Amino acid sequence: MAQTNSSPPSDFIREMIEEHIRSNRFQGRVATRFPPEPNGYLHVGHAKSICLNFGIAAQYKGACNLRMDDTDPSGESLEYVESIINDVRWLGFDWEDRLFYASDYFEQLYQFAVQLIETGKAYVCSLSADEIREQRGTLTEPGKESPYRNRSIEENLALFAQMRAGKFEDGAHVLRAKIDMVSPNITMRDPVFYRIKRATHYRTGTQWCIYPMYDFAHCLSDSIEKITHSICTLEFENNRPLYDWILDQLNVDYHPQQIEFARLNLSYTILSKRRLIELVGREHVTGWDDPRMPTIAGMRGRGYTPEAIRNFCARIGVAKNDNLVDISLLEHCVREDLNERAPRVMGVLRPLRVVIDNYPEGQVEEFECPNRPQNPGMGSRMVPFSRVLYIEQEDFHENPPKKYYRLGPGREVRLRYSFIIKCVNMVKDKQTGEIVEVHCTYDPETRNGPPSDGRKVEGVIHWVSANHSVPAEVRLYDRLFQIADPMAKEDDFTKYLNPRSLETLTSCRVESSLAGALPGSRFQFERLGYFYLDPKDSSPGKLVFNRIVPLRDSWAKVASQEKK
RNA sequence: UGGGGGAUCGUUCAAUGGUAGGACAACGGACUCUGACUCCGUGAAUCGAGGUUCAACUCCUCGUCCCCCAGCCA
Repeated sequence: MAQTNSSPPSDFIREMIEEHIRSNRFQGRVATRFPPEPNGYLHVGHAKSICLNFGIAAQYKGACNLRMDDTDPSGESLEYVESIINDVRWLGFDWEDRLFYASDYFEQLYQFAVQLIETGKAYVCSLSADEIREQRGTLTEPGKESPYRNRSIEENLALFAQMRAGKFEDGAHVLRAKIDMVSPNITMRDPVFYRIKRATHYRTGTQWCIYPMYDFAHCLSDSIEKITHSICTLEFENNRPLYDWILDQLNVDYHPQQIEFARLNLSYTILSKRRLIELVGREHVTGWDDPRMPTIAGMRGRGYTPEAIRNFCARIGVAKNDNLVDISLLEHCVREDLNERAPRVMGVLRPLRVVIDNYPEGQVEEFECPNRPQNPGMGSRMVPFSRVLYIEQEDFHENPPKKYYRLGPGREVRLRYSFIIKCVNMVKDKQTGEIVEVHCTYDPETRNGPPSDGRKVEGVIHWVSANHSVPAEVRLYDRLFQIADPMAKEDDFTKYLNPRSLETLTSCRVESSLAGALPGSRFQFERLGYFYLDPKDSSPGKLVFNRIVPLRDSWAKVASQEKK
């Protein structure tokens, strides 16, 4: 059962697992689980956990379960369950027939609670929520024992049965563990295990009016599923003694090991479910799947690939340090993946009309353009050329800045895969002074190579033929926040939302080959970035592209430094 | 502050008493019909003070700073 491959463990969790395998702690078994609560969409922080849990299971020939941790009906819904299932599968993981629900264990959990009462380890407490809070003590003061702590087992049993039977109002009683009100670990001060809550559960409906708390349900669910390693985030470290206490009192036959790791934080975004819900609720974004969101659904809609996300998760590592991972690493992983697989095309985002004065009116010729120059196996397509073209507005400057080697008055530039052209004139709008058209001449002998007189033309720009290109809408996405760590600020985090996180361009022109492109496919628009043909918003005759990530742009750096 | 965790290049992860290393970011260069990609190179860190040792990121002592816990949320 233990793997034979001798590659060293890559993190402290795998190290511990290998130690358990050596010592035969779980008979060599490895079983993990990913246990989301279906009260929101999964984000890239969850992706880290998914990759960890499923990755470990695969590596050690074990299995990873998908379990909905649905013990609090308020906020949970089928919509979220479906999104979670969809997202984990899209990421590339398979739980086979092991989709479980904590709510399926409600009856078993109830029986475990009864056992605890029978052995005098739990009691029904009739204090109000406020009173319980007051008597819990503080960080520095011990708590006080509840006056209901010493009720008889019979009375507790009867009361608990009545709680289940719906005899009491919400909040009238709770079931608490009888542990230690003066424990320095506040988690151990007689924690609540069951509360009365008349809420319709999306799966069990009104069958129950009492629901188990996380601490009680989670360890037992793990035990029921015979999980060996229950991997969770750092904030549950204080809860581990309780996790172990419950399983010890109940003398269950399976006692998993809880291991905690540091959750992912990503710069220029937020990964707190609560805050994400707020962004959706306050309509700062269009929904959970808004392409600016760090949710799996958002990244999918943006055009990120599962491979890129998985690779990112592998690279950030697993440790116990608080961290704020640079989002440029995620962007790097996306580019790295797309560089290999995205075919190159040309598209002009902000068109500037170019007339080639010495090119015959009505003439059209085609250039064969490789879909990926570095990989001839990806084929090529024909791109039409004619007298009137569009180039990018920013590829022309009337007064070119230093180190700029694109088009300007009297300057020459290479049209990608086409001729060298020279700017001979420009037309300005009489009112605004804005350049609306540029006139050039082309050099026919440069069609297949450099000019014979040896002159150097450094600039290469992309272009499309005015008459042959097709219109497109392009959405330029940028970072959601303007500062690296919006959560570190005391005030309202929405203050730091990036007002330019979305720019929609509606008069873009893309090469004709894109007219029949498959929705959901990804392209590199040469010199610009990677783009995703949005399958939700595109329709026959209407192309809508999302910018997945821009290309690295060293000119932007030069330009901004020249300005200083 | 009672308890629980954590401190290593700008960021992140490693080094498990024996040359502090990788990745991202930054910077410089080569290449280039993508200012992309690729390649080469540069700078950059052990929280502090003591101690043990031939040798300390690692072990010991004392500090400092950061995170988590006072939901009938997870």
